[in-house]
Amino acid sequence: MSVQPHSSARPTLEDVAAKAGVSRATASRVLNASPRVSPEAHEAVTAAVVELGYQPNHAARALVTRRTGAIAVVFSEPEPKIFDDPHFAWLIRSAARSLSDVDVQMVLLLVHSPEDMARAERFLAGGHVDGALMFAPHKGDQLPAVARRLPLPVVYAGRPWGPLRGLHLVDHDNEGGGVLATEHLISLGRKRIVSVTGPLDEHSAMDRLTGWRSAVGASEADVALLTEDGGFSRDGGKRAMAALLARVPDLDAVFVASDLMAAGALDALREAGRRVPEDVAVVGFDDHPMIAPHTSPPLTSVQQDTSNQVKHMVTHLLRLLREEPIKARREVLPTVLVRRASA
Amino acid sequence: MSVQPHSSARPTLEDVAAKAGVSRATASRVLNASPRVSPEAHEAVTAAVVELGYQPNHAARALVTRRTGAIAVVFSEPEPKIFDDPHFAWLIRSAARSLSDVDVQMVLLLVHSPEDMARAERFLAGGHVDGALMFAPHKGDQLPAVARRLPLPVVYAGRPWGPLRGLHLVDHDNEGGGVLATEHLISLGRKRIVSVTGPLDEHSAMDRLTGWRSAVGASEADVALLTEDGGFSRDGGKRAMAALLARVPDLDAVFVASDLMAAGALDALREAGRRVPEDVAVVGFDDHPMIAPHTSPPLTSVQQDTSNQVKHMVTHLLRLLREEPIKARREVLPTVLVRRASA
DNA sequence: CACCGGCACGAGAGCGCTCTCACGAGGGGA
DNA sequence: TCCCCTCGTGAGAGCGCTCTCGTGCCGGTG
Repeated sequence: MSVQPHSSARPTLEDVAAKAGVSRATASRVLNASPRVSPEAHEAVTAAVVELGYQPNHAARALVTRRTGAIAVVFSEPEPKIFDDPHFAWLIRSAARSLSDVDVQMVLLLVHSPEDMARAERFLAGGHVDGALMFAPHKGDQLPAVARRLPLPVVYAGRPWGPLRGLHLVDHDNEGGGVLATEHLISLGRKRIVSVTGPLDEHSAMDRLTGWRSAVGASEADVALLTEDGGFSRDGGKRAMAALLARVPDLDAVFVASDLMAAGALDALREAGRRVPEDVAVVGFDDHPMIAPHTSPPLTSVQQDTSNQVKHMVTHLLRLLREEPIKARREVLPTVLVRRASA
Repeated sequence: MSVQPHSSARPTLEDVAAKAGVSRATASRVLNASPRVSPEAHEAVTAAVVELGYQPNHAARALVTRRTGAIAVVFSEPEPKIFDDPHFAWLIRSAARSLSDVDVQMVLLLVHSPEDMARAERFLAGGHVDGALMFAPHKGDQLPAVARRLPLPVVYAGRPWGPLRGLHLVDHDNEGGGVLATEHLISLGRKRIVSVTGPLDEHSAMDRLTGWRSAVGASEADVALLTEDGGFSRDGGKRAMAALLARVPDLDAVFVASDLMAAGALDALREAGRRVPEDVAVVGFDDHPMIAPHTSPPLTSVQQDTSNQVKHMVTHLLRLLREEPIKARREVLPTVLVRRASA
């Protein structure tokens, strides 16, 4: 019989406005929470939106606002790291959640090689995203330099290497955490406290070591004797622990700079016949929810709330995008000691 | 008020056309590789694009073509799985790479809970993406049902549960792989071949078991005696191997349905004092590049090329999006045995 | 009573692109 | 010679949204 104009098509703002008996402009005002709308109009539009199941057309909005509604999440990290370390999966998950909470699309960029870097730069320069969250902890990483010449707001996780001038970042108090962990071991009466460190080309690993060092009052020579790099991997942690055991047979406590390495360290201690915590007290770092509670014995660990960190990064970036005043370029989140059975 | 975000005035197609001395329509034709363009016009436009550093405005294009240029990658999987199993990181990486190769944005959706599912459904229904790649292997997963009522092209990895009618999927020949592995063990002269399976609420685990079963000619009772579920986790693999060792002391070979579990099984065998491959031959599954070559001894494994699978999924989905004729709704990729030291 | 400022709202102009359509030039068949 | 295709091209109409302006109405002020 008669033609149905928009029966199958997705409703547009025009349809909503018509149904609500207002103009498109007013409907738009309601959707964008403009204050200059009468309560009646507001209610009518809201009702029409619900009734029609209206969803704003993202492309049309992006076209006029010059905002894509998407941000890039960039990991610059050698490939094995990303796959070994559950920390990364956790970061990705946190980012996915934080961003979908605020209705922003996440575009994941994994940079393993120079070609990846070039591709990422092209993408970021292409105007596909409004901003970026960057994870580039390693010394010598090109990403910060690349990002610097892009007209794109960026928030870093932790301190990248190179000049910090003008950078926005959200870090954890790694040094404070190192102190916390070590002082806890001291308060337990431990006398010979060693440390398995992360790779020292990352500030976070460096800071944790600095925390341990200041708490035990270690000299340069002590550092060489009492610490070993475990590379932030499980196997590395095991190897480093074994090395320390060989070098410092009378050790009675160890601060391990990540839970994953701590899991490896526990393996090494077990194989060496040392009881935890009776013979050797162990404190990890991260309080990773998939690791710390599940080791045997459960791991005492310095908590850094990663999902909170990512949430802060997102909030910070959104504020940057809205050109709101920024309280501080750099945020440092606190770390807390979570006690379990290992120390 | 109206401050331009990146006021360095990105060139538009109009600018390109002006510089090339043609109309916007012709410039657009060149960019979209239309055949109806003279060589001279083509060259002039191409030169202008390069000179101006022109990048098409994605939003404007999306608005008129009604294509977002983005697709969703959805993982429906309990949370620990995603973080334990390097297979997932590998899948995510493969997807990220395959999609950026074809210049499509990837939106990652992780579904762990009913709320996540609702959120994902809303997102997918919201027209933010042109299609979706789905990883939902578990029995009882709601995702396929949700996807079915969405007007969105979807390609699955492996066979989801529930009716397959109308679904597009790219699977591996898991059963064939199981046969391959087991026949290899038989050809080695092994007589007592057991299997550590994956969770049998996944078709892939089921199929691998079926392959083993048909190769050894196992009865129902044999299955109960000679196989054990390792849950696709490393610890699970270790536990399952230990259980089999206790139940079938004279076993001389094992087919383990994933490399991660196989790594655990090797631990169990080592702890039990069995030499690999002398006492017990071990074949894994996945040929995971981060695991199989690095176990001791290196793992003989059935290769399933995950990145190839994802690439096929992407190709298939793009074909769906272009409404090109599809050869087959379901693709089954071959599996190959990769020999190393463990069998 | 005239005036003015504030407020809610509508008209309409784009944002940058694709795609339809119409048009002129050139070539081949009648 | 004329007609009709074909082919390359340009003009222009939107896609669905935001946002600036202008307008009419209200209450408060001089």
